[in-house]
Order: sequence, then structure tokens, then C-alpha cells
Amino acid sequence: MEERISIKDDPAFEKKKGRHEEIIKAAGKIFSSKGFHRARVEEIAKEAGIGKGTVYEYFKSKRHLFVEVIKYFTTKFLKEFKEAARNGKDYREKLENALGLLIDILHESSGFFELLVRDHWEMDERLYQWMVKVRGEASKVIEDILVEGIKAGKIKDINPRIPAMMLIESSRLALFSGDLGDEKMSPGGLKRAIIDVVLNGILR
Amino acid sequence: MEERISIKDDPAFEKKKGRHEEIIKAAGKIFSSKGFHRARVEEIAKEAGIGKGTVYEYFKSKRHLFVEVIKYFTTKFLKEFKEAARNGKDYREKLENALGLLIDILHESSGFFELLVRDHWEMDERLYQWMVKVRGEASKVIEDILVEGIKAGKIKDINPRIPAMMLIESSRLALFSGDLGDEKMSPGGLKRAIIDVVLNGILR
DNA sequence: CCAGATTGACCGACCGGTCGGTCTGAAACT
DNA sequence: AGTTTCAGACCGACCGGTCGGTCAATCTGG
Repeated sequence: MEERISIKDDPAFEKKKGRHEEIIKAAGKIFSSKGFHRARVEEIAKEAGIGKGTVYEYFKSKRHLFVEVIKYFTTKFLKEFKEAARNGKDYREKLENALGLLIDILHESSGFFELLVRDHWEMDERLYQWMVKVRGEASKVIEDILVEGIKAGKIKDINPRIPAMMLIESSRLALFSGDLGDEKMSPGGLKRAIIDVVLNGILR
Repeated sequence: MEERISIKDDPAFEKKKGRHEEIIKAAGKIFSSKGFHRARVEEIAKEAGIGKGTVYEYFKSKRHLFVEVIKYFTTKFLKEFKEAARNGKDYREKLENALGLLIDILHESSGFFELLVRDHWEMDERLYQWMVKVRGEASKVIEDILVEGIKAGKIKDINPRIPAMMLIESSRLALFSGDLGDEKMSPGGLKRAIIDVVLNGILR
């Protein structure tokens, strides 16, 4: 978008920005409920309350729109994730907050996360690399928390990468909680159970 | 003795059965490398060395074929998984064998597993339920191993479901091993690391 | 020589993307 | 203030390519 005189006061500018985000949100809704291929551009436009042609005023193609949607939501997620990991008096509380957020998101809007593990793999290399980066950053957040525990002498002096990624992957159980009919699979219970296993192990 | 039966000797029958499986295998190859939507029926037929029309002699539609592919491979996987879980002198060895198999499959042919986590979710309810069942059975295999450890007094007397599912979900790390550039992420190293964390925990 | 298997050219539904045209509202001018 | 102009946001009917699925023609082997 090009610079212009008195942009901030230009209502058209505000309008344009608003639409951009509106479309991404609408697209996020449709993409995450039906997947890339079944999502219809016209339906996305309808959801955003605009005409189909207008979508193409903002995004070059359906695929470009999809990439922007992924970037938008993953960026938002990482921000919240880092924030959650910052709030807590010690490594344990930070761990609970961060994983709690991840599990809640997976639990309540599994569609969003499915979006992340699906479709993008068959997109171009650039999006794939973006997702590698997102996974890496999320892992880093947990690793840093574990390192804090190591420095405090609470955790064994190990490479925290694998346990960190295990915690993240295990959070995926929240996606299936509906199918399991297990009251222990409530977000809170799941969070505690996962952390408990990774911290204490299951050996007697 | 008599020639009454002899259906099994009917070449047409054998041929039909053979084709059926050939097509499924060819479809598995194409579907797992490109996903459902990008896979072309004609390409599957070509891979199977037959004409496109013949595919429709064996399967009602592309979607029906896809369902059969998923059922075929998951059934085969579960059989091997149970087999691996049976071979081992104690719970620990059984655990290593079963997880080792899963991790190897994920590592060497991530396409196959991607097939399981992708696409099917946007198919019909029946396939979704099938996948729930497959996950449940795989979890059960690991749970049974853990129960053996519990009975032997090696493992805490806990509900083995969550650790079992954590072990399975954590195996997914094998999918990313390429992106991590970590020598610890070799299938063998990963298997040991995952089991070690779940069994012993990471607390000092 | 026929019954069933096989085939691939063909059909048409479908949908991403385009484009000619409308509408809005802000500046420019009187 | 009223009028004109104009940029560009917005629109949706339409176009063109793409495949899933069909079926008449062909093949095959018994």
C-alpha cells in the first residue's frame, strides 16, 4: 500500500484496512470449517459481507488469501502464546499457562489448528517454511521455560528440545477429547495430566 | 472332487481381486504424495497400469476409492503395530518395538501418515468414525503394554490412557525430523528419547 | 462368437478468476 | 453552496479450463 498525504485521516484508508482484516477473518472461518479446497471464494465473500470480485481487490488469488490467513492466525497465536509463557511466577506456572492456552485453542476451535496441520503441506515451499518457523518458535517458548527450570535446579540438565516438542504434540490430544468420552480430557485436566507425565514420568 | 465351487480358482475372480488391491496400492501412492484433491483418477489408473474407466469398475467413485485406501492401509498398519507390540520379553521391549515401528513409518514415509491426518477429516462421518476407531485401537495397544508394566509393579498404578496417547502423539515428531537438523532426531534416538521422558520424567 | 472386461474420448458441472460497468464521496471549480 | 469531475472501491455475470464420471467401441479368452 502506497503512502499518501494525510493517510490516517482518510476514511477510505481505514475502510480498506478494515476490509482486509475482515476478509481474512471471514476466510479463516470458512477455511477452517471446510478446508482449502471445499471453501468457495464466493462463500468467503458472503461471510465478509462483500462481493466476490472485491476479494480479488485485496488478494491476488485464493491461494494468496489462504497464505495470509495462515500468517495472520499463527502470528496472533504466537503472540498470545509468548504472552502466556511470560505470565507466571516460576517455570511451572509459566508452563501451565502456555500449554493451557494451546490446549484451550485446540479444544474450543479445533478447526483453526486443523488448518495448520492440513492443506499448507501441499502449498508452496514458502508457506511450508513459514510453518516450520512457527513450530520452531513455539517450541522455543517451551524450551526457554524448561531452561528456567533447569537453571533453578528443578529439572535435569538435559536438552529441552524433545520434552518441549512432546508437550506441544501431546496438546493435540485436546483435538480428540470429544471422541473419548473421558472426563479427564477436559482442557484443565488434560493440561495437568500432560505436564505431570512429562515432569514426573510414570515409573514407580 | 467336484467342480461346483471353484470360485477361488476362477481366473476372473483372482484377477478381479488382484486388480482391486493393485488399484488401492497405486491410489495409496498417488493420494499420499499429492493429497486427495490433487490426485487425478487418470494418474492412479496409469500408476496401476490400467485405463481410467477400469477404476470405476472396481470403485464407485474417487471418494469411495479413497475410503478403501484409508481402510486398507490403516488395517495393515494396526496389524503390524499389534504384532510389534507382541514381540518383546517385557513391557519395555514391547513398547520400544511398537513405537519404533510407528516412528519408522512416520519417518520414512511421512506421506502415508499425512494421509491419515489430512483429507479424511473433510470426508464423510463414516470415515471420521473409522479414524476414531483406529486411533482408539492404537492407543489400546500401548495401554495394554503399560498395564503389563503396572501389573509387574514397574509402573505407577495410573490410568494408562493419557501416557499411551502421549507416546503416540509424540511419535509425530518423526514427521519433522528433517526440519530440525538434530542428530538426536534419528528414528532410533527419537524413540528412546520419547520413551525415556514418559517413563522417567524430566524432574531431577 | 459371445459375455464380460477394458478402454479413453467425450461430456458437462463446477469454480477460480476477470472485467466492464456502477456507485460513492471527496476534491475542484464556479 | 451547488455542480462537476474523477478516482477507485465494489460488484457479479460471465469465461475458460479442469477433471470426475460415463458409455459406445473394442478387445479377449473360453
